[in-house]
Amino acid sequence: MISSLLRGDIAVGTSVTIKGWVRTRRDSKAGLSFIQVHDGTCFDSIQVVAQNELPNYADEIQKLGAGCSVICTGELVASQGKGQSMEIQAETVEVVGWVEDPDTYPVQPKRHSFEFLREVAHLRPRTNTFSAVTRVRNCLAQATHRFFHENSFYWIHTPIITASDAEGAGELFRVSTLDMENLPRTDAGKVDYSQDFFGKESFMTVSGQLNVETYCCSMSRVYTFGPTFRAENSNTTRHLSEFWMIEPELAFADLNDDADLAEAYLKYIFKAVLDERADDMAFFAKHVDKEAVSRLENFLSHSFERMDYTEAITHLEKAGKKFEFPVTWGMDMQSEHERYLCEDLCKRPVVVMNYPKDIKAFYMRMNDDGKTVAAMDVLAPGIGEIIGGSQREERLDMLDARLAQMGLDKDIYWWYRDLRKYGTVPHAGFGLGFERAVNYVTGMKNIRDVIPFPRAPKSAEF
RNA sequence: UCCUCGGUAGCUCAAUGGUAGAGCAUUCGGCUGUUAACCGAAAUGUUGUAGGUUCAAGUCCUACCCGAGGAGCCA
Repeated sequence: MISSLLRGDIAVGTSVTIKGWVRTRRDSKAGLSFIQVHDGTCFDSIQVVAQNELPNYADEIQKLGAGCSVICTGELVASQGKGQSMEIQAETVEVVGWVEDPDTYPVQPKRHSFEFLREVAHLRPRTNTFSAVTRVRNCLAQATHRFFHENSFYWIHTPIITASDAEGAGELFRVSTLDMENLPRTDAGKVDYSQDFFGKESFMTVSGQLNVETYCCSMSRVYTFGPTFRAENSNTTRHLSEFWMIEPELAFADLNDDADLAEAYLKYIFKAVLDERADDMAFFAKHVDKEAVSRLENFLSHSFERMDYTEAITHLEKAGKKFEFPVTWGMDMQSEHERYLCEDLCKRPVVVMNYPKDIKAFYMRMNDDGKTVAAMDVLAPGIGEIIGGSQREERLDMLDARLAQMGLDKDIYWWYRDLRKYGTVPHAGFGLGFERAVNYVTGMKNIRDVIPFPRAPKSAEF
C-alpha cells in the first residue's frame, strides 16, 4: 500500500508492488514517463517512473490517463526530482482497466465544483477532497467506537424500523408493503394498516434514544451509532434525509455528568483526527478552510464554559447587540444567539443548560422550579449547536404529566413507561449528528459532501 | 416550504436583443527528471424544458424542471 511506502515502513532499494489508479501522467522525451498513482490509503499519491525500455511503453504506458487502474512493480528509490522523497522505478506496469472515453471522464486533474461532483457521486471518491473526507470520516467513526469502548460503553444496535414516532422529532418515512395502487380500507374509509406487514403503521427511525434507554437501564453505559431518517422538506447545507447519529446514554447520571461526557467525547475524537489524519487535515487547511486545524487545536485547549439558559438570556439582553430575533425568556435560541454566546462572549465551546420546558421534548427531566427541564446544548464556535442532550425524566408521575401536557398517548409509550416502573434510575444522554461533526472537523460547507451518498428532498440518485 | 441568485462545450465561465467565445480537459505535434509542467494546432454546442414577444432571443415575458445560498425545522 502507498501509505506504508511513504511512511517509510519499507527500506529504499526494496522491490515493491502497488495497485491503484492513475491521477496524471507526464512524459519526458528523454525516454521516460512519470505516473502519479493513488490507492486511497493516504492523502499523497506516489510517483512511478517508467522508462521507454519497458515492452509496453509506447502502446500502453504512454496512453495512460486519469482514472486508469494499474499494478506497478519496481524498486523503491530515492527520487531524483523535487516534490517527493521517494518514487518507484518501474520494472512492470500492468494496465488493469482503461478509461473508456477520456474525453468525458468526469474526474479531471483540475478543480471541480462540489455541485458538479455531487452529480457524479460514484466517481467523486477519486478526488483529493473526497478521499480525504472519507478518511477523516472513518477516523471519527473509529475514534467514536474506541472512546466508548475504552469508557465501558456497550454499542447497542437499535432498530431502524419502528412502529412509534418515538421522539416526535420531525416527519417520518413510512415503511409499508401495502399495494399503493389498491390500499385496503377500514369500514370508516381509512387505510387499514392492520393488513400491513407489521400489522400496524411503521416508519424509519428518527432516533434510537428511546430504545437505547432500555438497555441503559440494565447495562449502565450504552450508545447507538447508526443511520436515522427524517422526511423533513428542508433544503439546507446542514440537513440530510438520511444521516448517522451517535447517542450515548448514561445510568445513575445527571445533566452535569452528561455535559462531562460530551466534552470528553468531542475532545477525544477531534484529537484522534489531529493525531491520525494530519495529511488530510493539512489539505483541508490549505484548500477548504484555513482554520480547519487551528479550530480543532483551539477546541482541545479550552474547557467548555457552562451556563444556564436563564443566564444565557441575561447575557444576550446585555449584549448591546441588535439581533434579528428579539431576545426574551422562553424563546428557542436562534443561531445568531448561539453564535454570539460561543464566538463573541465566551470564545470557546459553551454548554447551555436547563431550558424552558415548553420548547423541549416530553422525556426531559422537569427541574424543581417547574419551569425548566434538564436539557443541554453544546454550542461550538463556527458551527453553533453540535450536541443536544438531556437528563431523562425518571419519575413516572412526572413523565405521565408531561405526556398529557403535550397531548401524547401514554399507551403508545407503555414500554418506555415500564422503565420508570421497574427499578427506575436517573439517567442522561445526548445526540450528535455525525455528519455535522465531519463538517466541523473538515471545514466542508455542505453536509451533502461529507456522506458518501447523500439523501435529501428530490435527491436519491445512486 | 418561503426568499434571493443561477442553468451556455466534458469542466469553470464570457457574450449591448444582431456571426456562440476563452481557459482547463481531450486528440495530434514539439520540448523537458517531470510536479494540476511548458509551446503550437485540432476537435468540441438542440444555450435546462415547453410556450410567447420580436424582422431577429443565450439575452425580454410566462410556466415548469434542476442547482446554489439564506430562512424556518432540526442533528
